[in-house]
Parts: sequence; C-alpha cells; structure tokens
Amino acid sequence: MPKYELDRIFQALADETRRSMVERLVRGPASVSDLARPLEMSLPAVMQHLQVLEACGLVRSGKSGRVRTCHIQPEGLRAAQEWIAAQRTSWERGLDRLGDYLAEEPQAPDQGLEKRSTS
Amino acid sequence: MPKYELDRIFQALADETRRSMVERLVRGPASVSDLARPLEMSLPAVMQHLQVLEACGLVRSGKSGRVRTCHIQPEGLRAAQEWIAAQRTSWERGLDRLGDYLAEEPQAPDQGLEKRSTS
DNA sequence: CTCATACTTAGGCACGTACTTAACTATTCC
DNA sequence: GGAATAGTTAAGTACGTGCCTAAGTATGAG
Repeated sequence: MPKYELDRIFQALADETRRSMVERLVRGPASVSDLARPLEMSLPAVMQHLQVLEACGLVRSGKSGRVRTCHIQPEGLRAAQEWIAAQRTSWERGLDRLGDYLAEEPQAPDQGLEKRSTS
Repeated sequence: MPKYELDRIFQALADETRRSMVERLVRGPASVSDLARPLEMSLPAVMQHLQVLEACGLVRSGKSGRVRTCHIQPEGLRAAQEWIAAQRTSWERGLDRLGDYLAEEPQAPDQGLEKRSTS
C-alpha cells in the first residue's frame, strides 16, 4: 500500500465521468463499449478514464477476444472510505472531549495546553 | 447540494498536503501559521490549499485580529463517505445475487438477462 | 478474403493545479 | 510612531488533466 495511493484514488473519484463508470461497474462487469455507451464522449477518452481507474487499482480488466471486460476492485474504495471515517472519528472524539471539559470544569477555564507562539 | 460538489471534495482530498491539513483540523481549530508550520512550503501555497478546502466546504475560517482561525466542517466528509459506501453496498448486493444464483440454479445456466450488444 | 467490430496508439490543444518570489496590508507590541 | 507578526495579493512557471481527431491493430462473421 504505497503512500500516494490515496492521492490517486481520490483523484480518480474527483471526476463525474469516472464516478459514473464506477457506479456502473459495481453492478457487474462491463466491456469498454458498455462503459462508453452512456457517456457523451469519444472512445479514446473513455479509455483514458479507464486507465486512471486501473492505475489506482479501483478497476481491473482483461481481454478475451477483441472485448476488454472491466470489473471493480473494491479494496481501493475501502481504503478511501477508511481514511474519511478516521477523520470523522477523530472529529467526534474532539467533540466528546469538549463535552467532558465543559461538564467537568464549568468555572475553571484552564489555560496552558494551548498553542504558544514558539517562534 | 450542487451536483459537482463531490468533484470538488474528492479533488480537495486528492492531495497529501490538503489531507494533512484536514488531519490537523479534525483535532481542533488552527491558525494559518499553525497549518503551515509542519508543511515544507511557502505561506501563500498553504493559503491556496486552504482556499481549495474552503471552496468545497470542508473547512471554514474567520479572522479575529490578524489571526485567521480555521475549523473543519464535517458535512462534506460525510457526503464523500456516503457515496463510497453506496458503491460498496451495491457491489456487495451483486455478490449476494451471484450467491443466490449459484445456490438456486446449480445446473440450469439461465442466460438472457445479460448485455446483448444492442448496437 | 473482406468487412465490420472493438478497441488502441499517437499527437495536439485548452485549461487547471501546485508551487514560487516579491511586494503589499493589517495588527500587535514596545 | 516604528518594528515585528500574520496574513494577503499578484504574477509567473512547470507540469498535469481531459478532451479531441486521425490512423492503427486484432478478432469475428460471412
């Protein structure tokens, strides 16, 4: 799991066309033409989006005859979701600590753990 | 919730610097200088990343005196996480259907619901 | 063999992104 | 008031992204 994997995964998901390709592929495998049909753009453009999705590991594909069949690889989605979940958890822990602080010390506004411009 | 919000949110998260700013901000508010200190880049560069995070609604900030204090706005993280969760759910439903299919019709390989090249 | 299908490659263009340095504005401290 | 602090604006550069058209390759059908 290389360090810049999340860069590439989020980058891949940052495009409506590629998200719609993912939305299609979670329902089952599809050929390149299947993916291209609803997308008002040229086939080479679809191929490029597909390459982005493959480069970050979200999609895999293999060729059989003249048809390339694509299927999703859900591991990358899980990694992205987990990063977001970790941030939201951390944020909620912060709210809890704030709650504790307000509950425990309603009249002793402690100060001294904060940022002091160390420069 | 405009249609291209997810574009901007995923785009914002597709950068290690901005993710590290989010990781900092989920632990509590911070000034621009606080955000910049661990980031080996100029202050204007940090400002630009901050603007990206604000433009997609992940962060808000306000100025008091000469200090701008930034804090996270978790709504966007939730929206991104939910899109991913929906795809993963859809994918898992597909696995379930496949399991049902294999369990119900182990010797009658039904065909006819699949993609037929309609072109 | 011949033709249509299903990609694939190459090249090019417009625009976007991630920085930089230099110069400027507002606040706070002495 | 004058200097340090915190942030902001402007302009420029290098590289990345998302499309296109045109021309190619490989496979399947007749």
